[in-house]
Amino acid sequence: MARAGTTARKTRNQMEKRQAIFEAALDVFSEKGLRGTTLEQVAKAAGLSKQNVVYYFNGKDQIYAELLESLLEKWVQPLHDLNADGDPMDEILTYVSRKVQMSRNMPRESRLFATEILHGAPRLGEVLPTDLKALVDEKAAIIQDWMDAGKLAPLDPHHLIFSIWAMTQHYADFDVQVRSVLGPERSATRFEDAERFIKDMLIRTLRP
Amino acid sequence: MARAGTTARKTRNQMEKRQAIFEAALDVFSEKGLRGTTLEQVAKAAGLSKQNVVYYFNGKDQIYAELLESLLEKWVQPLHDLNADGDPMDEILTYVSRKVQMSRNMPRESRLFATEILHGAPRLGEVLPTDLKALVDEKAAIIQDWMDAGKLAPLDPHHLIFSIWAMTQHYADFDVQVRSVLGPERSATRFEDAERFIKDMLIRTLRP
DNA sequence: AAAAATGTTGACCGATCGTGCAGAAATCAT
DNA sequence: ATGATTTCTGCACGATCGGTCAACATTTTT
Repeated sequence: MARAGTTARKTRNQMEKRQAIFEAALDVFSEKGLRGTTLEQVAKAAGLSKQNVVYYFNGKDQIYAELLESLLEKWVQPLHDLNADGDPMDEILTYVSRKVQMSRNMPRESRLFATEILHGAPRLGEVLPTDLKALVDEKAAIIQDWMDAGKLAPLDPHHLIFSIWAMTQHYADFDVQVRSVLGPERSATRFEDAERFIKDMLIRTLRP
Repeated sequence: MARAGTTARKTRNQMEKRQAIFEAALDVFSEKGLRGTTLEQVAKAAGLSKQNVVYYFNGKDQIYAELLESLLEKWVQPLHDLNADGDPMDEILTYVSRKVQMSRNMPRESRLFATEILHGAPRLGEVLPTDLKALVDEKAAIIQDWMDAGKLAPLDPHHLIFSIWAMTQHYADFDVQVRSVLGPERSATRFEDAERFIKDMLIRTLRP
């Protein structure tokens, strides 16, 4: 009897299959949501049978939960890399760059988290007020220090971070709307344009 | 036999019941999403039986579709009110104010549209590239004129509008995250703080 | 008051979906 | 090769949900 459950990391085959299921699940969940997707859709996208998917995970909810957890660290990595010893404006602009890149290259992850938080984050409820809050508080303190040192214009660091999240992730989460409004031709350069715009905005705003 | 269907607007009672269902549906749909909510949840929230809800509408999808449509005009009203003859900075800051107010007072509507667009906007697919694009293009042209006249710093008007959408709606759509990160005490003033922050940012950015 | 229209409910059906389970099939260890 | 372990599938159960229909109740109209 095989238990390909939560804690057991076993053979290479298991890892590959689990990864294939993760990949398929990310595709379907980010597009249809948790309740909107069926196990068979995930299974088909992964090239497996429905029961076989259940064999590697123990159910739909577990796939979703583990998927979310496995993406969390990668998702907050850019903020984690914000370096107190770097040049303030450079650090923030680099952060914006990475966030725009993530909206461009990882829109499914962005939409997955967006949907989850939008619906009350029942599966992230513990990590938000602890881990994420701690991380944001830490980085906000760094930014506050920069402002106190006169290297940046004084603004609320928390809301600054929120605004960067909002503006950058907007281009992943609301991509349909962005493309509809911009039209086909202008949509082609939307990420470059967005990055330039957001950076311009932050430079003007944060210049002491 | 009564047909309380799409086009028929009849008695006062019908209007009231339909409105009660709309109100209940907005509650549940914005929290659980379309596929995540059952007819009985809507019915219970409206104080009616499931079959009775079907009597006034013709199904779950129709409630959702009509609800979305009925909220659309109200949702884009602030942008529609952006006045070419007003003072440029005032007009934009007023727009921000109204958008923040909507995030505070109409978070369910915000989340409803956010979820819909996030999932590809299958029920708005026609109106986005036509009506919304026309509206945004019109207002972007106005802003562009202001910039050309030297009344505002030159920036891409479309992305300026996107950034305002993103920053303001963020406080409704991701409220759970915002409150988790800010903590209980700072959460109390999150909307006032956000409005002040966004306005400061835009003043610094748009000042010629 | 009678009749007609409107409103409401109980019973139920068909479809879908998640999940469990026995056993077949394939792979691996010895 | 043979037995053990892992991988996969066929079958089917139970639950949920959207929607139907007929009957019943209420309100409105004449």
